[in-house]
Amino acid sequence: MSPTIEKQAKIFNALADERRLRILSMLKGCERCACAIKDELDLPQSSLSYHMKILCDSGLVTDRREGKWTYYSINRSGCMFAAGLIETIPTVEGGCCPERKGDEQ
Amino acid sequence: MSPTIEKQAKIFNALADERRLRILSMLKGCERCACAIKDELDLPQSSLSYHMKILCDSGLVTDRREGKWTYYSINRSGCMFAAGLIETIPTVEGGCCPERKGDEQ
DNA sequence: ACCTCAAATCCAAAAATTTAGATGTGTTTA
DNA sequence: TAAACACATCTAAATTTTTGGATTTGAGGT
Repeated sequence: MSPTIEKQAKIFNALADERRLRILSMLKGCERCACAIKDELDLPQSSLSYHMKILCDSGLVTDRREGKWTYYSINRSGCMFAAGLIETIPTVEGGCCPERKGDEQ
Repeated sequence: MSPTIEKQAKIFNALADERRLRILSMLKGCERCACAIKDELDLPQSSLSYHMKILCDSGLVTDRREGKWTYYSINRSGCMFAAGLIETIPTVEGGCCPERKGDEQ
């Protein structure tokens, strides 16, 4: 079964914000705690928390609590899944253009 | 030079809407004129036009005028470009986590 | 128990997006 | 030239998202 269109939109929505793209970029290769991201991007704490929730809910990022701190990191499988969604877009499936049957290329 | 974060956000924003995802799905494999999309999705004409503009501006879709009609189709290179953007996210670049040096896997 | 800190959640205001009717533009047909 | 058509653009209202201060929760520390 293919992923629901709601889930797809949710993932792309998480990526559709410059701040969140910057956060993802910061998480490349290593996890970071919320305060480090907040300081580097100079965001109010509640605002950072809001964006991290969107990233986590989309599946692109995971969080890990450790004592008082929350560490965030890239969820590789979530990102690979997202990349796959776009790759299917320019794929010819056939059958949608009867008037063009046999007209590939 | 890597694509600006604004351009990336613009592309993902175009993908972050269920209607637009449906439109992209309709365009798989063949071009369609605006009226066909409008009828199939049952959208007011101005609304369809609004969404098509977002898709075109993002580079995911191209338009072609032919007389009174406008035909839309997937812009493969735009989609491949978008897929590539996500693939780079979970890529370890190194250098961002000095305290974890040599700690891969 | 009390205080501090990290972070989530609440909430109302601000900003941005989306909607859909009205209007404008360019094309085709009569 | 006029009328019909396809579509873009304009516009204001409706809706959604984002912001940021205040509050809450939960984990240490003293």
